[in-house]
Amino acid sequence: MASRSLSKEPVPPPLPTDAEIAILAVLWRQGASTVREVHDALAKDSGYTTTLKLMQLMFEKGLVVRNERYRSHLYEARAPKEQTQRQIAGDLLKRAFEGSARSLVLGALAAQPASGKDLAEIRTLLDEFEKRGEKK
Amino acid sequence: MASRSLSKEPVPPPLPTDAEIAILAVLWRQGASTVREVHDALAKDSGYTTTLKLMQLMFEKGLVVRNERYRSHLYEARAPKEQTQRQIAGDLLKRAFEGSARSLVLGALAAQPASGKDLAEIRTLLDEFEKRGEKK
DNA sequence: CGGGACATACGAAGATTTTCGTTGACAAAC
DNA sequence: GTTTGTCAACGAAAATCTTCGTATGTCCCG
Repeated sequence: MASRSLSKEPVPPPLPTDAEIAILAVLWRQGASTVREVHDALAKDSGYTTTLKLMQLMFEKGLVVRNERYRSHLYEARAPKEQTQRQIAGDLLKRAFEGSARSLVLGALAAQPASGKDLAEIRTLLDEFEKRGEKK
Repeated sequence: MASRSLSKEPVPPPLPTDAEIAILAVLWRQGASTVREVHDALAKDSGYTTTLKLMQLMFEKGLVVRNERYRSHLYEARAPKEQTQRQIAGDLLKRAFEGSARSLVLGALAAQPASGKDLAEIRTLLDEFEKRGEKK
């Protein structure tokens, strides 16, 4: 049978593991970065080659893209931050919160109280969702 | 040196792994259950002894308690659901959302649109947090 | 040219998590 | 009392995730 090798998109990118999320977080914060820059930003006690290997694996998995034009390759998150965060949140929602966004919000706010400003922003978000939901 | 064995609380219970979360979810839903009951509720293709072993490990870790009075032991989540969910949400918040509850809420709502009723409930939550936060 | 500093690649060890096979205990049914 | 079914308890394999050691290449400087 056909090997399906030539399709446009490799595969739906898998959920990142914990170490991979830590790396993505750095890339989200700093934008395109070298392994060295990511490793330095990671306040970890593991060695440089560990970070390198992880990022190579992430590249193979399609979690990041890289520009090899320079001596030190430049890595970047492949999917926009929001999309990956949505995927992660959705996965957790399903597995640990019975699909109840309410529970997740409650848990998040209880874990880390938000500022009044944040709360206001969240209200704005709710308004938008309400509107979107009521459409039609 | 002293082994610290006799202190009141064994240890802060560790964050549950993925498979453990799945089991906790069942216990949250069904209350005290036998391994058999949990295993049946888990729509998994793994064997019974896998579930058994996991629950035994969870017992050793202090994630669940059990009543051995019956032939089939009865397992229950040790910590209240809300506490564990808060722990999980807080961990994720820190690792993947830059500590921004706003981002997590956005991700959750985007992943699984909430009903108008849910949104209203969330607003109520926000009000409570606002009050609590403004104190002093 | 010959280091030294720093980069990628990659195999494989280590750790952790998940799965399973086997054993022995117990009880109800035959 | 023997068979049958279900259970807990392990030990250890299997799978996954993380870490590291080492080889090798390149650039820059002296």
